[in-house]
Amino acid sequence: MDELSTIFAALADPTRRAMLARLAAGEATVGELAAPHDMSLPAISRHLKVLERAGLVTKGRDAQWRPCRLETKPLEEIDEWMSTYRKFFEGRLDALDTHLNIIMGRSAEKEES
Amino acid sequence: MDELSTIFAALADPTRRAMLARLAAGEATVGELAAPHDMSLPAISRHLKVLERAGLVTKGRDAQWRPCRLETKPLEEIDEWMSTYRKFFEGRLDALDTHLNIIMGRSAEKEES
DNA sequence: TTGTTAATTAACGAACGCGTTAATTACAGC
DNA sequence: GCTGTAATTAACGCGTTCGTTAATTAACAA
Repeated sequence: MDELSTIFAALADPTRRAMLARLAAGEATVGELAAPHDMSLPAISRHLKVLERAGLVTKGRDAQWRPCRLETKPLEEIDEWMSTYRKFFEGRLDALDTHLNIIMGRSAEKEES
Repeated sequence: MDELSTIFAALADPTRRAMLARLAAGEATVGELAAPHDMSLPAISRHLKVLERAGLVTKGRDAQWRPCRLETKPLEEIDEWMSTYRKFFEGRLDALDTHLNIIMGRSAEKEES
């Protein structure tokens, strides 16, 4: 499986996205990541492995704990991929506004109603 | 399956991303979308259905052809989701640059080498 | 050593994703 | 009507994903 697909697939799960959101607030152990979820620890461990394989998370070692950290490189790659399409929706509302203004005989500039 | 997961899952396939890239260049029929891929038409049709269910593509009707169009709303939602994390990597290089400049006793401002 | 906590691995079953080929629907043109 | 083209649906096999529970590894602590 290619890199981008692996990253997108890793993000295609609400549990895993919640774990990323938690890690965005700072490091956390596997147990801390598991706590909010009504799910067995092995299931969480597996989700973490998916995130690791996508490069979204790295694990450290502190005695029997594995402090997990958010890695942003994969997110940057997603962002880069998105940039191709961003021009399609950035300014789309402006275009609609312009169109509405044209057919209503108004200027495209802002004005009070 | 939740909306965001459906979108991410739809993007987690190189064939489907290639179809989106093709559609970014303009409308295309199912056959035109299939042409570049060494894959059966039913497989392509299924990929298209995945993209449709994610809201990334809409199909029209022109006789026996189905002109497909790129829809950007799901991409906007991805972009919105990304915005939470963008602050983690935007300016990261700047921060590294600043750090390097500090330990090397230089100003953080640009200067010729 | 013994016991406890943190986390992973093993083994299993249910569900899904992805590809194929064959059959089917829908439309155009003679 | 009949034929050809565009596209979908049906049926099947295969591999992966996702959850579970039970067993295992690793590290601390009495």
